[in-house]
Parts: sequence; C-alpha cells; structure tokens
Amino acid sequence: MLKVYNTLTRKKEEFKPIEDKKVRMYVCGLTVQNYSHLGHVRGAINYDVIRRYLEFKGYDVTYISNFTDINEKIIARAELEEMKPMALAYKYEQAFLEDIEALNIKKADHYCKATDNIDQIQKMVQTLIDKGYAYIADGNVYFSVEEFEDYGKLSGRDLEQMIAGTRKKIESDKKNPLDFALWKNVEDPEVIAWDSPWGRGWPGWHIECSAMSIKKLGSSFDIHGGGTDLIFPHHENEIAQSEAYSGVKPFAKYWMHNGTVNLSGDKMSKSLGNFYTTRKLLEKYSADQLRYFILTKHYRSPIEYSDEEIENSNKSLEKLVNTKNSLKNILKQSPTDSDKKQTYQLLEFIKGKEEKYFAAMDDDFNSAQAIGILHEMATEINKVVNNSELKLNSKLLEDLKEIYKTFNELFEIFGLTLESSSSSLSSDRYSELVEYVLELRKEARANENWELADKIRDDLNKLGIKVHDTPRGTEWEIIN
RNA sequence: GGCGGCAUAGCCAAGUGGUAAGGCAGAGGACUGCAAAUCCUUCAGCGACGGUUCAAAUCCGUCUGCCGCCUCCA
Repeated sequence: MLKVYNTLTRKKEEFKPIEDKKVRMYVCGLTVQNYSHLGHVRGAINYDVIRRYLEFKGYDVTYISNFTDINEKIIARAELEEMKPMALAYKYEQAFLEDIEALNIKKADHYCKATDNIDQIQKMVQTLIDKGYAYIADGNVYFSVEEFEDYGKLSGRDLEQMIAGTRKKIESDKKNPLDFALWKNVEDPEVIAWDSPWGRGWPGWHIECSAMSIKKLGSSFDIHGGGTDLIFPHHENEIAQSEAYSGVKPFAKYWMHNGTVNLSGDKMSKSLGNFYTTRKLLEKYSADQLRYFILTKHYRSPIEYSDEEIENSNKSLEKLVNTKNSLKNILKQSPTDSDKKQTYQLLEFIKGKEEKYFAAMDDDFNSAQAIGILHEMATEINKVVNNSELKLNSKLLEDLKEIYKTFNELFEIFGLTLESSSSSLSSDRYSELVEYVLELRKEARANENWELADKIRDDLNKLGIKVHDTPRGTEWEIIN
C-alpha cells in the first residue's frame, strides 16, 4: 500500500487517487527570471521520481507544471539584461527545459504560462468578485481572506494571530493586511500589461497556478507539489481562491512539499549564487551524480549542499556503477556447464530485496532507504560475480540476466543510468583500439614483463581509460 | 513574537514501540605479479534531563542547540 505524507493533514495517508488508476498532479514551477539552481532542480528531481514510481506502479499520470513569466522580478531582470520582458522569460524558460533534459527529468505533460492564460485568470477573478470573495481597490483586485473560512488550514495558521503578528504596514487599499492580490494594477504605460475590467495590469502571483491547474486538471485533483517554502502564503492562497471559486473541496487531495537546499554554513564564496546554478553544476557533475546526491536524502528533509558531500556521494554511486559493469561484462561470457550442480541463491536474495525496495518506496517515496537496499543488492551480486571460484553455469547465467534487468529497472525509477559519464565516446573503432593495446599488455604479462604491463596500464589511465584485471579477464572503462 | 520542523557514529543518512539500514572515511585481513575493483572483519546505543511502558532512537514533558516560514522564493 502506497502511503503519502500530506501536508494538509500532517500525516502519512494511504494514497487513493480520485479516479482509480489515474493520477493528476500539478507541481509549482519557477519564475523564469534567471538560470535555475540546485534548489529548483531538487524539487523537479523529487517529483520526477514520484511520477516515475507512480507510473511504474501502473498509474496513468498527468503531470502539469508552470512558468511564472510575468511579475516585477521579470521586469527588473529584463531591464538589467536590456531585453523585452517576454523575451527574457522565454530565454530562461528554454534554459530550464535544457537543464531538466540534461538531468534526465521527464518533461511535464504540459507547461502552463501565466501570460498564455490571461483570459482564464480574468474569468476566475471576476467570478471571485461576483461571489463576494474579492474586491476591487484602485485597479487592484484583492482576495479577502476573512471571507474564506478555511484560511490557514494548510499552513496551520490562525487568522487572528496572523493579523495580530503582522509586521507589515497595512497597504492603504487592502481591507486586511493578509489579503492578497488577484490582479495587480500597472500604471506605467511603458511596462507590458494586459487590459482587464478593473484596469491595465497583471495577474497576482498565486492566481495563475489556480487558474491553470483547474483548467488542465479540474477543480479537484490528486497531488499538488512544491517546495516547503511555498506552503505559506502561496499554497495557502491557492487553496483559498480555488475552493472559493469552484466551491469544490478539496482543491488538491494530497499536498506534497519537498525540503529546500541550503548552502553550507560559511559564505566562503562571494559568488555563491552563480556557482550553484544547474548549468554550473552540470559542468562539474553528471546527471546521475546530481540525482543520486539528491535522492540519497528523503525528499522532505532539507539538504545542506557542499562539494565535499557530493564527492562523498559520488563514490557511493561509483560502487553501484561498478556492480552494474561487472554484471554487464559477465553476461557477455558463455556458460560452462562442467559444474551444473553448483547452485546460487542470488536470484532469490535479489527478489527478496526488491520487495523491500518497493516497501521503502511505498512508504512516502523513501528513496534514501531504497538506495540503501540497492547497495545491499550490489554487495551480494559482487560476491558472486567477482568471485574467482565462480562456476558460471547456464542456470546462473539466466539468473544473472534477470538480475541485471531487475537492477536496471530499479535504477530507472530513480532516473539513474549508471552509465560512465562519457561512454558515448566509445565507438566501435575506439573500443577495438583499446582492446588491441590490452592484447599487447596481455602478452607482456604472459612474459612477466611487469614493467611494460604496468606502463601500459598507467598510460591508459592517464588517457582516462581505467584498466583492471578481474577473474573474468582484463576489463576497462572510460572515466571522466 | 507566531507557526512548523530537525537533533542518530569522524562525516552523510535511513529507521516512529521490541534492543540501531546503507554510504564515505579509518583500522585489520583475503584476492592480485603489483595495482584497481571486490569480499570479509571491525567501528554509535540514537542532544540533555525526567516520565509512560514488560520494552523507547521511536510516545509525553522540560531544557539546550540548529533550521525553515511569517516579505519574493523550488
């Protein structure tokens, strides 16, 4: 049974989609004002895995996300880069799509943009006014939080207390300091804006997500995700305006929130902001490495980023890659049935662990625990595969094929390829060349010419080709 | 000030009632011509103090220390 932690109830609940076998999910995207950073991408990776797992379990998943492509930040940034706001938004939207592709994150079924949905948004605002949930003030339209009785249910806040604790000065045209904008008046005629019954302006920040999710997924859908930092006020406000608009509860059945990524204590770098953009990180680390780093932590926990920590996690990943390579290499061999009696319990062991892997994932997508289980599998596989006493009979070979398939399938759920980063460079001719050189080394070894054999190995290593002698013979792989 | 969360070995990190997964690093050993990889062994009693319970890292309380949100944020 799949259980999901629901922020709304602060409990793990059994996951039951509104429509059997269909899952509709909406994940808050980002304001396309700059290149994405690890924080954005962490969420995207977490929800990517959630989606992959749901699909793996046979659900038909509709995954919608959005880009906020108009607001003050976009305007400010556009000025800085001397671009038109819409061009700037488009530039960073494309950059983000490139980033997620590079990270092997599956694309959403649809990405909504605020500026593509102005009509829908205006319609929603008008309905909220008509229903008495919103009011017009000076070209702005505000949602009146007092009109919505459930206000605060997601973030666990009490309206009275919040008002009492408000630090912000009451903006003159708001009735209540917590009221939030559905439509923002734009006075400067030079600035891009849209006409509306209430004046020229833009949508407020929260309304776009409500309008687009309702349009694409309906008034009530299964999962709404985002970072913990969006719980208040963004998601709280989304609930208020959406449920007030449609009269349907719940707007989203399960609210999921991923932890944030924080930077290690000292601000040692002046340009931290830049350094941790996704593209910068991708120059240094592979998609597998970044994904693995993220997935070895529970999605709801905050992550403290440091280079040291990711290097650590890279080594852990490498162990799994080595296991996969050993498996792959042994599958190329032919079985020797001289010893058919020798039996191995490996397949049974792996199947047992697979159960545990699913149990971990069923428990609120505990990828950290599941990865621990993959390591237990790897150790057991290594024991058999790297054993010089190994009797590779046809039964074992069949089992290993199945294990290899299972192993890959479980990594696929995490979007991990376990490919050496530049293996795509290894054309056939390239491989033949390496094999040839290794053949020479083999001769040297046969002649006990260790000096030459080691020189070949060291030199290849310098060229990025790692050579190791295994019970199966000499194997090689391309590194970094 | 309000709301929420966290505190597990040198480091990272699972575990939410029955006596601590996994990884990195360390130590010892096996394998190897030497390496690499791999395997084996070893390495914590869970921030502090109380309480509940036959039994708590896990539940309750207090304290200490971190962090997030309350303004834009994935």
